Amino acid sequence: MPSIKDVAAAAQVSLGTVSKVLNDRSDANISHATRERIRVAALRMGYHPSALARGLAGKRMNTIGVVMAYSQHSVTSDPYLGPCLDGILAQSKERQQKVMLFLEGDWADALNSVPNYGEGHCDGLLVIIPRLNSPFLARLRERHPRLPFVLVGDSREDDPMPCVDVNNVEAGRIATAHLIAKGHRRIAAFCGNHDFCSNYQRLAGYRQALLDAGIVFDPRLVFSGEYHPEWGAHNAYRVLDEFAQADRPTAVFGFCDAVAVGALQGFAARGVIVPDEISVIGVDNIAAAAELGLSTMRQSVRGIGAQSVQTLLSLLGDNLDFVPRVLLMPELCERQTVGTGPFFASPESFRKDIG
Amino acid sequence: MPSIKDVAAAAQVSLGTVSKVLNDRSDANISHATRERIRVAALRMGYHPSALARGLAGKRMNTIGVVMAYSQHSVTSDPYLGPCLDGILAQSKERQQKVMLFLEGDWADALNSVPNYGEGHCDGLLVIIPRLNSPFLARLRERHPRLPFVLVGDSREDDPMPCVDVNNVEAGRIATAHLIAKGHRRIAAFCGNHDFCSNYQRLAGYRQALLDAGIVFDPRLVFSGEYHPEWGAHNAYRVLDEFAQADRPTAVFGFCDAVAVGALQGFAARGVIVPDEISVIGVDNIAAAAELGLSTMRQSVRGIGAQSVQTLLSLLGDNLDFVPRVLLMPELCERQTVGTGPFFASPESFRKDIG
DNA sequence: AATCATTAGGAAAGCCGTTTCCTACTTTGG
DNA sequence: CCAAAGTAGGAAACGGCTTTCCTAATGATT
Repeated sequence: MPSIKDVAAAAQVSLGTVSKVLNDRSDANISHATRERIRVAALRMGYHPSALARGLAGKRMNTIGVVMAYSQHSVTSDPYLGPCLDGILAQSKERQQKVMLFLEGDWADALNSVPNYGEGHCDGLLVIIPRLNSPFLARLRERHPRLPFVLVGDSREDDPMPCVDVNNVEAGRIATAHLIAKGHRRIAAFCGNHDFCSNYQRLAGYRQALLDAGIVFDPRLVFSGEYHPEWGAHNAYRVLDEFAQADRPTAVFGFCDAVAVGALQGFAARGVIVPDEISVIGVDNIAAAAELGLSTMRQSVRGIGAQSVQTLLSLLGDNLDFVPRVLLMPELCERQTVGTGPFFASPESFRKDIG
Repeated sequence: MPSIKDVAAAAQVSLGTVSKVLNDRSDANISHATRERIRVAALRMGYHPSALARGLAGKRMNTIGVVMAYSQHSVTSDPYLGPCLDGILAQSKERQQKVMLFLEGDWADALNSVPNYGEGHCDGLLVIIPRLNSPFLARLRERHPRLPFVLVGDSREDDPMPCVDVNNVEAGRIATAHLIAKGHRRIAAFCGNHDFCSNYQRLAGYRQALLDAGIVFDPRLVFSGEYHPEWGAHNAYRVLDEFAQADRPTAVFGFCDAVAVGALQGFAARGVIVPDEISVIGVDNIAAAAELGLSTMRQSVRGIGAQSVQTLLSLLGDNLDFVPRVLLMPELCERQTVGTGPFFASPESFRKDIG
């Protein structure tokens, strides 16, 4: 492996001069002839600078770290982590950044790994959906105050930090507004995990849509749970069991597709026809949604991953004096699980309400 | 960020001493009291050594690089790359190795990136299924003769280098022997890409099985193609069109499941019933195989990924004086696409023939 | 008491770049 | 013709850690 010293010797200049030339430093006065001599020597020897030495001297490593917690023992088949990683990898390649993967068992595990993140490999970090209740981010900032990071798939509002996420409030609002426009008034909300901010934001969107339509919010229609099909089925049974026929919700808003799919299964198990007897909408547009014809909110997780690289790089490049928060807009994806409700008026009013 | 110098100052020793203590060097004579003093100081300051500086000083980075070429714009959903990466990540985590991902557009692209691999980040490389016809490996060895690497999912024999792969010869032999044992004698081989060694090895296994059974190899039964469903369908049509009924193969060995699935589709399109009129077997056991009931050879790609990490680490640790070649054994996975052929004798002979 | 072996730890070189500060030498202007 | 300014490049410090080679001081040996 030739070092800069070898190049300097070959070109008969000092090694500092080589550095200046190869880094195209315009403030250095080096004659054209010398520049060429150095370039030729470097090329001939196949010289490539050591990232380690550069990094040690305070330059960028052109490496971004990706922190994620294991999901059911496969990262690549996870409906979020997989596409997100794809987007990150593609965009990193584009921007000539190397990618270092920090795969943690869970966020408690990640907490112990925090010291590793500061070893110097990475210029910045992409943190994929950390749990709200984990002290991970606090620890990260405490131990590595100089290490920039971007939250991916998490746009918590209590404590503003750089993040890239889908606009979950809008996702909740649009999904709910869609159900309302279709003539539904009693709409159940099947919530997800408490330690993801998306859950609160989708709920806020749900309430906003009700407010916009002048529908009084009924806490009885909000069901707690987790982002898991079983909770969808469980809550579907509750909807059927706990309400009188007249009082029963005519639509369900599942806070994620997994929950919505679970709800679909729950209703099917009880012989309740979707969308004739009850409508269901989800969020995420996972593969299963397309297969089952589930109406949902489409979001490009791959796009979020790609965007997060951009955001991190801008954070590293310019010393931004603001905290970038990028919220991508989700799109309504109509399929076959939303039917008209008892208050459905006309196709015209329908469009108007979504606004 | 506290450096080793800060720890030395706090513990009132020289920085060399700190290094010796924190690295548990037994050859250094440091009193127990001093050792403790240094450890406490380091712990209290939250000291964590810079990997950059360590690496520059010639120590291991505890980082392994993974080189792979993009597949149809998604790594994580690729049936090989995804599980393989999963295995690599899990095992790396286990062995406390960081992972650096080098995602290349294709192998020509990878060729240009070769200089980057020697920047010092990685102690060694995992190269995932490089193309046989790419000069990538030659270039890699030429530019970085000191950088160890393990071939993953490729066990070329012309030029022995460390590799981890499934035993493709056995995969081909067992699949073919299974068809023979089921009473087939005329077995078509639907080959895959010429630039993967697995293709030649599976063919060798196919021929070995024929030889073992005393069946004369008929070159007309070998169909060229690529690892792609379209070639499976294409060759299925050829089988139906180019052979007289009496002469027609009664079974097809698809060199990968994609091809076998294509063959299934081709036969279905012509109204030929599988397995009644013709049998089909594949290799890989992809998800679609299970869905379609395709008999195939099961291989754990995840296991290959995990094993490759082990192999690389042993390569790094001990200075092995041999070239490790790990070939994992595939397993026959019987489903519904293989029926009995015209020469099927009895269940007893059946077991015997597989050997 | 003089010599030798241990023990405990320090000093400094080395890894490979970057960057700042200097020193000559060449122009240019007055 | 001399001073000021510009040009070309070198010297050396620095970043953080490892490692080899030394130097004292202590303890054991004859």
